[in-house]
Amino acid sequence: MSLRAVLLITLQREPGTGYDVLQRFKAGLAHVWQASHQQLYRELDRMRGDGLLTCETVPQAERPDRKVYRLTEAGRQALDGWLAEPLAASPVRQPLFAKFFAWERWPEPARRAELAALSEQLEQRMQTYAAIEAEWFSDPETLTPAQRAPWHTLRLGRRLTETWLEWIEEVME
Amino acid sequence: MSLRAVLLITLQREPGTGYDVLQRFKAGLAHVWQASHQQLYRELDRMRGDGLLTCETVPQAERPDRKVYRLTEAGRQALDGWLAEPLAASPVRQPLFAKFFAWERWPEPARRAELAALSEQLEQRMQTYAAIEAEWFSDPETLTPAQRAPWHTLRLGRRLTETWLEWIEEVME
DNA sequence: CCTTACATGTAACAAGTTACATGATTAG
DNA sequence: CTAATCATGTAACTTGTTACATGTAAGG
Repeated sequence: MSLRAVLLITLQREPGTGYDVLQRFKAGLAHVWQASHQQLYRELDRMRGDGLLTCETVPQAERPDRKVYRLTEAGRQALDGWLAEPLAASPVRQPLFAKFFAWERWPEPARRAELAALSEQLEQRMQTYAAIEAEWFSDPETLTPAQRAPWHTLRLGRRLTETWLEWIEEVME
Repeated sequence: MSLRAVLLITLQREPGTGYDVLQRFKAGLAHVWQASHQQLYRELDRMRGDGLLTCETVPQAERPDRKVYRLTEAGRQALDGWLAEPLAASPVRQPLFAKFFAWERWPEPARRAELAALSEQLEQRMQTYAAIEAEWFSDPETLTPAQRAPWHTLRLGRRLTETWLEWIEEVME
């Protein structure tokens, strides 16, 4: 259901195609959601079938037609329903932690390589956060409450990532 | 693959049944992995089919037979292979963050309820951590390196949860 | 009497990944 | 010449969830 809800939110803000949604995931929503194009196209089609979206085909010269999706009234209601009820706890799955439980069998160089690679990924994530912040929330003073809300999510993302990075430093000894 | 790897690790430490593994997930591995019994039974049977595990059926009086799984040489190699290569980055999926992007449509009472419920879940997780620590890592001084490794994972779990809790406090204003 | 622990499974479904496929335009 | 951007999809597979199904024994 969560993917559906995320699509409802992004399309409610502005109608668009599967491709558009993918671009938004990469731009301002990189710390919120990611999905492959196949998943999007399939889900959008299903949601249309379920009456949550309408689809308007816009023909284009020399490119595939754009299929612009837009919320229906049922879509808006589904979104409100989803917002109204609290999310289920997310399942715990930390494959990295599992490796720590196999410490004896985990060769020292592999351990270092693992943590180094992770560290790099996290640093890159920090840069993504910085880019999003610069692009969308450059002036926190002037934000309306509705704009400040998504900005909070960025701050948490940053802090969690920092916590990870500090921990890696420590574990590296 | 990760579930397989987690099973290889837990069964390598000590052979056991699907039921046993489930208990271990609940006891010392609650912050590492969780899975339903259906998933475990299915996966264990597949791993046996793939030659990673052997299965010894231990008949019991007045209870279903125990199926005790044990790593084969191929299983040990599969585990070593998994340990050797760095994990892929985990996909970003934060349905809570998505809700923040629909701030205008998200009623105030629902927002409070959501954060309160999450806060409670996190507090409960902190208690789980404390219980695991008391049970398995009560005396950090005497830990061998191999025992200290999994202890580190607990510390990170605790710190990440604390970061979440602090953030919720702040967002609540 | 009711719940928890013990111990296993089948079946259907939902969600996510990977590989393959097409085809023009623009920028380096 | 190569890669990226635009724009869509099919098919097969893996992973995870939910519902249903069975049956004893011990403890409160």
